Amino acid sequence: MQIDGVLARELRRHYLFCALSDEQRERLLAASRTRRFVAGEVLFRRGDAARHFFLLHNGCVKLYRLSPEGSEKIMRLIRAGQTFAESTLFMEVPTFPVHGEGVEDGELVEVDRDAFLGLLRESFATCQAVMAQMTARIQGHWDEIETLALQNSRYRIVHYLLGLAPATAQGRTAVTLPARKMVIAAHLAVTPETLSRTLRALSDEHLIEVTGEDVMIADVEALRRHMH
Amino acid sequence: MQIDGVLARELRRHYLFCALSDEQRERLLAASRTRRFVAGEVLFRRGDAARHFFLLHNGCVKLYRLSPEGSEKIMRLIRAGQTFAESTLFMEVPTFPVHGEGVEDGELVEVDRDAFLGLLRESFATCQAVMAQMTARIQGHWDEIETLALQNSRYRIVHYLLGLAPATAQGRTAVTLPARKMVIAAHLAVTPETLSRTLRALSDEHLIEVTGEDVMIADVEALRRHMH
DNA sequence: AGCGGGAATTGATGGCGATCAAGGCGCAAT
DNA sequence: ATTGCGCCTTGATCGCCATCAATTCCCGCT
Repeated sequence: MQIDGVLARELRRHYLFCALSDEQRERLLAASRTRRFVAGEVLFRRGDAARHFFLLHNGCVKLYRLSPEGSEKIMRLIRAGQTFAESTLFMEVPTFPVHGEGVEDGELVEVDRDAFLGLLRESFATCQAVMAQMTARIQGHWDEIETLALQNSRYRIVHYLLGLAPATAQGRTAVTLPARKMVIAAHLAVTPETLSRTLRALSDEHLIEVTGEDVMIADVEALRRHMH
Repeated sequence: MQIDGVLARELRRHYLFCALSDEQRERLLAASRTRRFVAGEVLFRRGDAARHFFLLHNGCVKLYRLSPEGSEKIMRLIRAGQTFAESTLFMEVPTFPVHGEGVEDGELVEVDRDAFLGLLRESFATCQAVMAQMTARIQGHWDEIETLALQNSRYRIVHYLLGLAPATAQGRTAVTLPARKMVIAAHLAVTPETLSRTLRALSDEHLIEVTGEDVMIADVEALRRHMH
């Protein structure tokens, strides 16, 4: 399989694994396996025992929770090159804290939990990488909690659009929604209707132009100012 | 100062430090110092450079963010024995991601960041403790994001009351609000008015009885069922 | 080209919780 | 005891956003 070579290269580039020696990476690969999935396929359910964490090779995955009434809040949208479910590594009883499901067909690597934990013991640099990763995740959570608690839906949507643009972007900038609008809405904790209406309102104010899944931000700075 | 002996004992008991040797703990104490604060005192501002993280010895501290309009969302209420701001440990440019302010007079330990990072290198067990701690924090964030996104204010308040009771509690159970109602409200992302009204509604339904800061839960199971 | 079905849009309505405002209560200081 | 000052409570109103409902759009399929 060609994929092994690709994988080895991908691992070497990835944050969490780049501090490992080639020998260590090979050991890890030996204890891992790749898996294909299709859109809509359930990868794991909240509460399932976790013996792996994951590296998404390509495609798109959503991590989400459901309310008792059935509405869905997407906690994270995973894109190629990202790892997820690492937080199960250090649980006493490792179980997935969210549901995981394919959004677009793809392939992922199931990284064996115990094998990785063993490597951590040998590589302080990798420990640091894991902790830095978790720190970044925690930062993101603070931000999300803040916007959910303090800001209205319009702010969240504008904030999200701006987040899609490169940090250095200025002036007229094109961004592409990374998934269907329903999915984005579930991510932003609004209904599809509200997302649609807000995008229309922003269009009417000539702040953006929406064409399918492509959004042209007329002026990044103007939009940033507009939030406050 | 008597406090040093107390501190040494407290460190030994604490999660993050218990895996250290006595010699390591002493080194850490040497690089740390205790500090008193009063209610309302600003401990640090969001964006300040972080050279320490903290262990609260006694008193109460709030970590919070402010919206542009000035409303406050309390991200965490810290109680005696808890550490906070550890997430600055692994930032490239360590800055506090939230404001920190005393809610009740107290004392805290400022643990030197570099000293602790040095110890981590020597103690894999302590690395594990840090990672487990962060994992628990992440879990809590998922839960908070979920309740903010999917649940109404009544649910959040009931959930919070139940969280104050011991996990094993059954039947009639007394709990005490850990701070003034304004503070609780800012923690739950509701206004004081809404908190007050909701507590009254729950009282009218004979689910709880409120006396000042003491809340008697008439029947824990009934209240749990009531949420769904 | 025509069909079918899910996604997206648009409109009408209602409810939850914020806001504004006023009054009551507890408590410390004089 | 009385004053003053926050905190908490209660009431009235308003606005945002969810909900329900009806098209329309988009795209794959035959």
